[in-house]
Amino acid sequence: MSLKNFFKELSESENTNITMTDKQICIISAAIEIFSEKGYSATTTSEIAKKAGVGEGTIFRHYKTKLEMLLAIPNYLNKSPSSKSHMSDLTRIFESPYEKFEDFIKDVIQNRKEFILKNTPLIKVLVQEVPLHPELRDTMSESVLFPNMEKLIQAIDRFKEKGQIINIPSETIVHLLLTSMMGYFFTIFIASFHFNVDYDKEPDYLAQYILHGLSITDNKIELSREAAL
Amino acid sequence: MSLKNFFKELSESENTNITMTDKQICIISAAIEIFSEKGYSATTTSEIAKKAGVGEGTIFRHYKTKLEMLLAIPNYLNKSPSSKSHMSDLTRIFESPYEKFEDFIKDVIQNRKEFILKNTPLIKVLVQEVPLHPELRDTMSESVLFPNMEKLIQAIDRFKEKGQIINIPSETIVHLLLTSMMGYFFTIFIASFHFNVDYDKEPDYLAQYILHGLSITDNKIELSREAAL
DNA sequence: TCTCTGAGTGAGTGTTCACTCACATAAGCA
DNA sequence: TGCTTATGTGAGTGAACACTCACTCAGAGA
Repeated sequence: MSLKNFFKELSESENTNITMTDKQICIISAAIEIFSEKGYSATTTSEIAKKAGVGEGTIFRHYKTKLEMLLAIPNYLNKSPSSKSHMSDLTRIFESPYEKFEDFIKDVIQNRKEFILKNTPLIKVLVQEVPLHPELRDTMSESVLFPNMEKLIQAIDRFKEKGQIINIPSETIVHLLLTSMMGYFFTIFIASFHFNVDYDKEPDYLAQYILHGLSITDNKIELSREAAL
Repeated sequence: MSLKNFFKELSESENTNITMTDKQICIISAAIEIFSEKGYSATTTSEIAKKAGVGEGTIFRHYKTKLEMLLAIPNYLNKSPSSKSHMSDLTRIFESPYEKFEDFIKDVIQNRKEFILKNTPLIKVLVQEVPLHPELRDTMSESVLFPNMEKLIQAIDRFKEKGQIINIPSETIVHLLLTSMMGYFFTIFIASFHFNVDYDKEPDYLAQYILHGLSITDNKIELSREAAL
């Protein structure tokens, strides 16, 4: 079971001061699994205990309340070794002096795609619960989507200066990037919409699409009337 | 209160056979309001009754169970006059022989944007609950995002034949469009991410972005290695 | 006027919930 | 070995839940 491995890795890592007993690993991975299937609110603690193979009291020995379990998830995500390595890779991408925007955006997408695939159930819970628990919102944008936002904006500014991407506000570009990736992620992983498409190729079409979307082309497009006022 | 007006309009419309008493209107609009704030599962029927200003028993006179209230929402959305008019407008857009893809995509976005703004709380509930209640999924893609999908694909095929948009599978293009719009909608309306951007201009940037993203440009982009296999 | 019907009601009901607690066992240490 | 602390447990608990039901009442029809 990969979720258990995730927490085993997390517990055994030397860089984090998180130590967990076997039971505790069972509890949190069972919780995440059921949360992602039924939602936080509809999940009962007895159900978690049963799936984890522990007594119900054991849950409350480690987490004072059920809510505390949910709010602990971002913390685990942030401290996991795989997350940390993806994050530092991403920072390196943001800081590197890429020649072409194309290479930059492909590396960013590849990085986020790998990260999301490695932590799907965890992230699914976060995405699902973020509208109902605003406390989770900051973690979402800071650690799942674009950690190190300022560096990203600086990178985008550099590409704008080079004349490689369209001259609209950098915050807007970040929003469009985030929008595309969120939407892509939401439709496939969260809402499970089914499209008759090749899901292996799809992320590369996405890259191509974003790349086109922000590149400067010959056919200039006027903004519609209402945007002008 | 606009939600109450929505249902009053719905009830008084001649084309729908939906008749609702004042109390019933209060109940369903209170329910949708609380569902959108706290989520379906965390909302109690007594809370709905209190907000609607009715006795708790009255709720169960109109809806056998709490779940029935949730599942009734798509039905109301589909039968509302404003929804019907937006939907027939959209079908007309799909069928019209647009010269330029640019005009086409702008009209599509404008149509969906107006529809979403007119029905925000209702749609918010649907988006929020769709991962947990697969029954809602079909309604989402059929009535909220892209009703009349086949006609949309035919329209896209026409633009591809004219050489106005890139030659990737039409289903993929639909997915990218849906992805952009879903993501855009999710970040702003559902998850309430805050960006330091001009939200009036934002939809037009989105249009521009999508337009660019699908247009054929001089700088051809190679798909990355892994997509090729 | 009387009767019938359907909307409206809120105290009541059985169940389930998150959480507690007294106790059991294991682990660490002198 | 004995003492202390950490971990594990499941029966138990009060609160809260979705839902019921016996009842009221207003309005329509005769």
